[in-house]
Amino acid sequence: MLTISRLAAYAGVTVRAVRHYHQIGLLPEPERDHSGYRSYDAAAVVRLIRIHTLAEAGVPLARVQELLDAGPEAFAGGVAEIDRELRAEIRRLQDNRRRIARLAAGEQLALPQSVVDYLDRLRGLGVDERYIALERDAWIMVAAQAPDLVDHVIAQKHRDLDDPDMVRLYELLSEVFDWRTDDPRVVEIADLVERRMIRAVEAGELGDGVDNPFVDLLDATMLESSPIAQRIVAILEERGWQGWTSIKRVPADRVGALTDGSMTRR
Amino acid sequence: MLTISRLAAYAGVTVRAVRHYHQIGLLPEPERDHSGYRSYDAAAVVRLIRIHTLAEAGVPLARVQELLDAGPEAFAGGVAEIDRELRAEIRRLQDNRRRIARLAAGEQLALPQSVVDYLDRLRGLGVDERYIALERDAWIMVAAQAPDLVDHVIAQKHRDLDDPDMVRLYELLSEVFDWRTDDPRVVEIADLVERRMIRAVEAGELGDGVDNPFVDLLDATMLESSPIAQRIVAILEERGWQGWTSIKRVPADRVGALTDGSMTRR
DNA sequence: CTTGACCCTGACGCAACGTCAACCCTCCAC
DNA sequence: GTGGAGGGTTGACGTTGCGTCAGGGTCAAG
Repeated sequence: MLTISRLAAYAGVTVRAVRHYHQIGLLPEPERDHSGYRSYDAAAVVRLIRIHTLAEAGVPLARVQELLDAGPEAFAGGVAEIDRELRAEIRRLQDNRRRIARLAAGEQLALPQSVVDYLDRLRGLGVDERYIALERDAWIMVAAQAPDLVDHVIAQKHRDLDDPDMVRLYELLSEVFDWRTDDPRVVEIADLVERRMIRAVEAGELGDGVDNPFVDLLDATMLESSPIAQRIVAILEERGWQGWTSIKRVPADRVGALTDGSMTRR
Repeated sequence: MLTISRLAAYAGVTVRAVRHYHQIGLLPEPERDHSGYRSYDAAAVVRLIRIHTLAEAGVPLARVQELLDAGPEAFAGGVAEIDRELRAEIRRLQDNRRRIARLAAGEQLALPQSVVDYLDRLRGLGVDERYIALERDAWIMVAAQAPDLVDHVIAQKHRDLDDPDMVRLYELLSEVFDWRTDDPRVVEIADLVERRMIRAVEAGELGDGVDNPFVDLLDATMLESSPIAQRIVAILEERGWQGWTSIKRVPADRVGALTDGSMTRR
């Protein structure tokens, strides 16, 4: 009675979709007319409309198959499950919207608000964008790696910034990209860092070094950023401090075993 | 520094995904070590986390490419557009949920509430499920074809059911599947239909036949449902009425030209 | 020396069709 | 009768974002 295009039109789908449903056995192949054309009846229209209704709702065709060939009780169960999946998917998309919104507003990508605020505070101190980019990238990694640690560590950072020594340190770090490698101010940087660490150790905040490959990765990033960074770390190592992201004391007898100790003065 | 699996772990993606991003040029291929292994640095981690964040939000990878390689203003614009798309998608899924909910509750599939109610009224009259299935399928097609006509036509059907003649008609139709082809009650059915049509014509409700292939399709379905249906329509044709879904008067001189007129009595 | 846990490339698979290509039918106008 | 428009047919490749082998090589440890 019906050609494939009229069948498709009645059900509101494309001809290609109908043929696809034939291929996967979702809609039975109908009789052919004398010239090989498929010839459909109304039952096909009804089945196709049902298929379309479910498929449009995002139900996978394999599941459509099951549902249509099942009894009413299995059908109801299947529909309930699909509803649950839809709810979950909607929630997922809404989460994504929130995240995307933060992307647009915040520090480019993938950063919690606390970090964005912290970086803004650095900007407020006049810190150079190149240094901020370094910090940002490090925080991106930290946020991906240990998201629930971030706010805690950021809070500590904020407290650090209440110390004028640290403000001075950031001033120096901010300029560091424009220095020559042998600029004497690297020593001031090392001094500031060391003073701060000594006070931290005295205060019992011995951040005894998370000592894991992730910290090594962060350190490596920092070292690669500039030869001056390497000098700073080298000076600190000579003085018995190891690392950067998570600095820790090194037993005195091992100092020197870890660094070539050749390019620093003092 | 990093092997591919550690890189992937840091960013929360699979190794296969990383290689895929290389293939499509989304993440640059890094250096290889002496044995041909890819060797990543922290910058790769950062880029990969960014990619992952966007991709997880449902952004197509091609678009991720554009966004990451664009300036902040283009980035913001792109993000805004993605947000619009997400909103649209969420709305779509919510529509689907509503439809799915009606599927579960209502008359199996793809029917508006008015039709479901109407079919329930038929059930209340004791109409056989086989007949109801026929009606349901017809309504599925009508609802897909002319959704805004449905409620109007259903309202008319409800008014019809206030007529005891129609109630009697449905009683008969309900049993029809168990009759032998030559059951005399088919004549009673024809009488009832004819009386109703005459009154309809007198009342000026000459539903002068939507006369289109869609109506033909509905009629064909009805005719195929049972040989008795064919007899009923044949009797009506002898008396000058044509069709079923949308019955109309046929000029007297053409009666008989349309039917073989051989199997009816009276 | 073997074993297990990595790494590599290449290639097919999936879901739900879209989109040619190359060819057949039918009808209608010229 | 012939050509063109507008149907239909099968076959096969393209899309998106990877999953999942297959068939190798590499590396550290027991």
